[in-house]
Amino acid sequence: MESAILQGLNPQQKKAVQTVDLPLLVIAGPGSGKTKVITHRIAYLIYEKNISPFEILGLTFTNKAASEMNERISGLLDNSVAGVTISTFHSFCAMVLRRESEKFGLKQNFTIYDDQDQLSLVKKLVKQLDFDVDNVTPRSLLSQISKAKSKMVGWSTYQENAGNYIQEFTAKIYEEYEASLNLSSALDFDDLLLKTYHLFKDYPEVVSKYQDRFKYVMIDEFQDTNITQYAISKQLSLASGNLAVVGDPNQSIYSWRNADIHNILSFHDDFPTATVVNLDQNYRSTQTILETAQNLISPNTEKFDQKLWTDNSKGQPIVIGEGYNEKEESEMIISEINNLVSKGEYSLGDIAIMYRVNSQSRALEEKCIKYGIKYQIVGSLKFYQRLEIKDLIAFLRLINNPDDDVSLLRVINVPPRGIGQKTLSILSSCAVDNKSSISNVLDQIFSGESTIEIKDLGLTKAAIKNLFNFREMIADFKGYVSKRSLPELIEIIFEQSGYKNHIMNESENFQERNENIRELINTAGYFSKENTNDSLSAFLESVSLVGDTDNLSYEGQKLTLITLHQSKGLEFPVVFISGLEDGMLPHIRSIESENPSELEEERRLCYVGVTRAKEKLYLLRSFRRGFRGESSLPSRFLADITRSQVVSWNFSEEKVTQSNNYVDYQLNQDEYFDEGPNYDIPDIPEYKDSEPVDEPVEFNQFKVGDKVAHKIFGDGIIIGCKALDQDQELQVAFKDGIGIKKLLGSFAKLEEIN
DNA sequence: ACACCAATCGTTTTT
DNA sequence: CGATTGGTGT
Repeated sequence: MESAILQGLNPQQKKAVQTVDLPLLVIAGPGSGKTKVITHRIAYLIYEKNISPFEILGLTFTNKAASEMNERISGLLDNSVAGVTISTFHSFCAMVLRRESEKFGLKQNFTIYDDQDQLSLVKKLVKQLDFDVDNVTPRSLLSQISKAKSKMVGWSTYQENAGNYIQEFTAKIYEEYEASLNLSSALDFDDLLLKTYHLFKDYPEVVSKYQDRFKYVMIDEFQDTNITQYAISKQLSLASGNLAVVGDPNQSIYSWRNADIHNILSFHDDFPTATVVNLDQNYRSTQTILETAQNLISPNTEKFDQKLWTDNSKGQPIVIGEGYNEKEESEMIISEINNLVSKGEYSLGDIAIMYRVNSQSRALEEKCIKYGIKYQIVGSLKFYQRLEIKDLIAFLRLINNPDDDVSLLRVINVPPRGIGQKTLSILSSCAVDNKSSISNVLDQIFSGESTIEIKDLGLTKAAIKNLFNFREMIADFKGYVSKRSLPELIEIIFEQSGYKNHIMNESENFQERNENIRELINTAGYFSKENTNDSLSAFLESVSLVGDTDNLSYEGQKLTLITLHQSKGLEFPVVFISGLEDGMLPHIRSIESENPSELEEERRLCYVGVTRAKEKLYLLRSFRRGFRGESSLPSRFLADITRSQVVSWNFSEEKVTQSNNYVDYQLNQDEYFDEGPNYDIPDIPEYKDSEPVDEPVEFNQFKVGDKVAHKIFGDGIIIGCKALDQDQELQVAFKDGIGIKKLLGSFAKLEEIN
């Protein structure tokens, strides 16, 4: 009699669930029941193998995935066997580090610096070192540092290998950056992983404690792990040999955050005894969508050889549409959604619009408002990134960890209290000289037993007084920590710091900002109720690591607007992907990059989007995009979609001819007429040109968008136009692989054609 | 020290 | 086109 846990699983899924006591690699194609396998495997371990839930550790990449898995497990298991640890890498590491901090001289109340904090620290260091070079921005420095850290390259090694002036400077910043974090008792996201790795490496008794506790380690979205995360996974599972990893190389889309696709691609080389399971049956999408996805991904070189299949029906063809510009593209999308919904075919909750960059949501939003369509934008303006929230959190951090200089500098003069740049630069350099934090400098100055001579610093009387008051204020706040609840504490800070008055007088959107603060206070209230450890430090950690809770609400029928990156792991009956243009998807940076793997990643990103769709897929692009109305070429990815599976969606005669020929030149002509559509062509809605589109700007003779013929190059289209004195410089995209040429209007003898 | 205005710049994805 | 920086005047 087969275990109930295995019922309803296909053979591969069963194999994955039943493989215990061996390294396991599960290649989980999109829609192949990955989460089902993970949750059933956990149930199998507990019920069939009598393994204690406490010995099971599941590591995920995002909070969303962690909480979803937790829910699925508790649905599958009864609550009496709760105790399985499901956590993100980062919060798991933070937990370990808090617990073990005293072992290696890390203060238990360490602060976690997010991206913004890191950046402001780097900016400060760049200023201090007085270095200014073009193309070396604080952002690029930070990204170099983070890249090094996620490969476990320390600053001294980085320095030794520096091959040029810029790298040497980067190394110097890296060194200072690390020193600052250290002084501030702060860890960045990379440190959470890195310090855990070093802790495990340097303290065998610590790592064996965790190895002993977690005998069964399972990692989800393994294609998104970086070198350090992989190293930690190995450390944890070294004793037991039970490392199970699940992922899909084709959905590796986070290399910019230093995820390394080779972790999954060469897992089997690392663990030759590993069982490899290939989940290749797709339960999600129609055949047409699945085939489109496969055609899309197949040009990639870095991939696992996997041929997906499905029992699902052929379904409807893919709809490829083109709008004249961003406005019109949005109009098409939203009016089509309006149609689908009013015909009763789908509800808003069934539909998602996906895009490459967040800024694309704006045009869509406007049309939603116009049509009165309810929508939700996933994770655009993050709650904890808002100014007023960051400020109040900075107060809390400073109270929790006085050495946190980034937070101190953030709030020391917010609201303005007469502590200006001059004063701060004196304090900063004094802190550098004394190798201490700024709080420490202030303590020295005001404690009387100072080794620092106040007179020598050159601070004004007013500044000294203001600094004294600030220090007193923070000390007062600290006094409340043990006496008041978390929400009360925030309330007190909000009012007594003068922040409330400040935003009341300052900003016209006081209402909104005040509501945000209320929400923060509410969140703190929930946190206190739900967590046994409701210390300030624990709250701040959850704020940094958990971030926005339940961004995506499934209650209420709303259209979902989401970036392609964030769409991973989700599915919708109807998916629109907007902006399929070269420069947008693939993004311009990947096209210009000398590293071809970046282009492969863009392709995977598109693949992720396509495979979210269950029934209907629309691929949209704009003929002109951007604020300068530059013309964009169709995405090169469109050329890899079989034409027989596509219906084109156009909406006005003139524009059809204009754009369609153009698309043809990009798309694979051979396949175009091979076989006619095998499908009933769905009702493509009449597009009503209800809103006039932007008039193209007139130039001397030609304008962007004009179709032209050239004696030698043949037919082309104007994609760029620069007015010169008595003439114009034209950028023309020609058909038949000739490509883009720059021409002088008077010389080129172009003829306008229709 | 601070507020306001102008100019510039640089355009991705986020635990 | 938007946000951030820089300079000015109070």
